[in-house]
Amino acid sequence: MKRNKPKYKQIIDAAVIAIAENGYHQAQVSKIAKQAGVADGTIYLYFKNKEDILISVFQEKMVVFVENLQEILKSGETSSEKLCRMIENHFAVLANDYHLATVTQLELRQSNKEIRLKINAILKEYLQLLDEILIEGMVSGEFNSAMDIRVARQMVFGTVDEITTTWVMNDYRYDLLEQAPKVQQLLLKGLKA
Amino acid sequence: MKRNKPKYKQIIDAAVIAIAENGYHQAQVSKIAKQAGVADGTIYLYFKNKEDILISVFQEKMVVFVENLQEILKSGETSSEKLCRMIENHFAVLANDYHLATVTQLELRQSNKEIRLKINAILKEYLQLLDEILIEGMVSGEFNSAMDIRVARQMVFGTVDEITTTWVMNDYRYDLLEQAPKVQQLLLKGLKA
Amino acid sequence: MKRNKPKYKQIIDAAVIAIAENGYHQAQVSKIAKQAGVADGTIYLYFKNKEDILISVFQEKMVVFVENLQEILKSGETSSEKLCRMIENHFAVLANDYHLATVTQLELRQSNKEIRLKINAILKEYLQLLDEILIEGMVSGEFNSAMDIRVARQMVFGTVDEITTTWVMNDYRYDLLEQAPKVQQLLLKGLKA
Amino acid sequence: MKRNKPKYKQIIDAAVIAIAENGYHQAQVSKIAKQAGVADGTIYLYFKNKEDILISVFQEKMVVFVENLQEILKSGETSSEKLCRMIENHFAVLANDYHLATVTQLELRQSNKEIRLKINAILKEYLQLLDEILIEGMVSGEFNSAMDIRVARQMVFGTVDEITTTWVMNDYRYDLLEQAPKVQQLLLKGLKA
DNA sequence: GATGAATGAGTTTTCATTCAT
DNA sequence: AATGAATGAAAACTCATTCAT
Repeated sequence: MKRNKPKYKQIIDAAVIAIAENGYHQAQVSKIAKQAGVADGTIYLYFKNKEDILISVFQEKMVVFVENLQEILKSGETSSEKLCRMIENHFAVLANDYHLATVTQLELRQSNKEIRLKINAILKEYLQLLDEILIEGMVSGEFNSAMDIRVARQMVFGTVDEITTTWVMNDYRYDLLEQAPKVQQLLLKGLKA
Repeated sequence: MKRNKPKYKQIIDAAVIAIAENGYHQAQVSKIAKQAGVADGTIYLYFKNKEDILISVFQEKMVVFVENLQEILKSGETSSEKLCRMIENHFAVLANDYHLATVTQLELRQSNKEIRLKINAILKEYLQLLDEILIEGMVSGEFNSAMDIRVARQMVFGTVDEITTTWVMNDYRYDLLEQAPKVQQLLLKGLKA
Repeated sequence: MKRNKPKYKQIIDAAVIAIAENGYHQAQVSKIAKQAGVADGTIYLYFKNKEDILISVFQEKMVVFVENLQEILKSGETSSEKLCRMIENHFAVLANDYHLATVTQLELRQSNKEIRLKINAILKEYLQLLDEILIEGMVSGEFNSAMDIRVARQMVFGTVDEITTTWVMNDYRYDLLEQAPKVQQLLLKGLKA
Repeated sequence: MKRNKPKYKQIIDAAVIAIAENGYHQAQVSKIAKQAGVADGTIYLYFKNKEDILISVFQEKMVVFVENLQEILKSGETSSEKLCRMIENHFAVLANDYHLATVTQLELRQSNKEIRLKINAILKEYLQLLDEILIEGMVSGEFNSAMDIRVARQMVFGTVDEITTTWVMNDYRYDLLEQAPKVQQLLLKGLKA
């Protein structure tokens, strides 16, 4: 499996840095190769094409989000607490890696519709875990059981995403994690029974 | 003023169609010109460069949103009603013009950071009107006066935007306007005092 | 005759200024028209095309050189004196009009072979008058009667032209007319019997 | 070093031919590439841009002139003999390569001021060697020690250049090298003590 | 005569991908 | 497995010229 060879991760990480530092359209394959310390041609031993690199970047980085969220789901906390921890986790992971934040919030969105659809498919797993929290809360009576799950999920994700994007657009000038309590409060109020 | 000449609007509208039908990167100036029924060079009598077309598209179309919102603000309704009508208006304008919806939610976001910053500057006017509704509601006691205005605004806009984007990504398969009541309910609950 | 209408000369002079200030390739017809205070289309009422403007510029300005030289030829001076006065005149006319000097020595030479051939044809009249001085001097015994007329003419013109071009290239930093005595001395020594 | 790779010289030579045959402005990069038998993109592995090709052409070809002149300077001949051999060499090199003669005398002069200044900088080395001959002759008493070095150099170069350009303009109809004795005689008479 | 809006042909350069070594 | 030289398609923009008013 190519995914486990050292050069695979080496190229993925190089891509994040190259894209964050040069922007999506200025992150040529040759730049990524240089950043990774391999020849241009080597890239094509591990990835089908440039698009494949980008999707793989998102996929690999998404794993962290999903794994953390799965951990949160397994905890014995209330649904509200889980949602709070999910928001904190989302902010924390991105606040901890400016390059990654720039890539996911700004640069990767410059890709074409085809890539965006693939990215959305990867995102789905994360959103399904979010759905689990919401459903659990509705069942337990913590959240409003009459609400539309999809709209609720879009509110939570849309809010968290918008806040993160604005933070990146403002050049990380303030502390993203500090926003968490205010966001949690507002969203929980909207969701609660 | 070029802005009032017929060919100006003609090119703007052609650009929306060309971008919606071909995608951002495949909407060459020559395609826009052909769609507008003018020569390639004519484009440059009305716009400085391709970037200028794109920004102008957003600017011109944004006017509708802003004007409608200003109308809503002037009405004697409660802040909650105003917010509801803002959401309806947002959905209605985009549901009414698939081309425009595709362009604003998907295609224009593929532009580079420079253009995105200019687009954000234009968006600011709209967001400031949203702020006005929120502040008014906080003053009148309708909305929670302790909440963070910025976070509240990002929740409202992020939610509305996410819902619209998902609707476009799903090829307008369902009725966007029908989502409005659920969204209004959820958001208002989060905002109310 | 268009040549005598005020706008004809107006455009010629505008062209010299536009070319001198913007360079040959940056002196678009619209810039020349603006400088002349006429509409772009008006240019084409007086000149067949852009090339025609350039050739006309050279032709009109050459008239001064030729008329002065004809005056010199008519004087009762020795051939050596005439040659000296020709050199002085050449330097004086160009030193007196920096714009014209830039245009004839640098910018007009950037035109293509076709235009350069037409310019050379215009130059011929001037070179024939130079030939007259040389022949007269050879007949009178002042100049070496065994020398090749064409080579002699090319030496005189080549030297004067090279010195003028270098002066323009050096941004007119020194006095061109001051070079005359040295040039006259050197050339006359080479030519004399 | 790219300069020593076979394709570098291949492209330089192709550029000379393409420019000579099509004219400066009609020698598109694609034509040069085709003439060189490489892909358009390959040009850019060896040259920064089109301007870089043109300057490199002049630079590479100038080397021959300079090397020959350095050889002449090292010979034990008199300064007069050296000057004669310099003139012969100048004519010989260009008479031997019609393409090169067309390019240096006509086509390359159509470039813009920026390129022309760079070309002049390259030419400087050649002119400095000419100065060496002149100074040597003045010191040895062969040449007039009172003459202005710069004017003398401009006379020699201006004459040689004018004669070569006229020859090219006349489509190489006569033998350039045959002009040498007449030119040498005339110039030496002007320079001698 | 004068205008100036409209035309549309034409070229440099970039960069993802290949493949011989 | 790894390399990196070579490929060649693709697009924004300029500007001389026209012609309806």
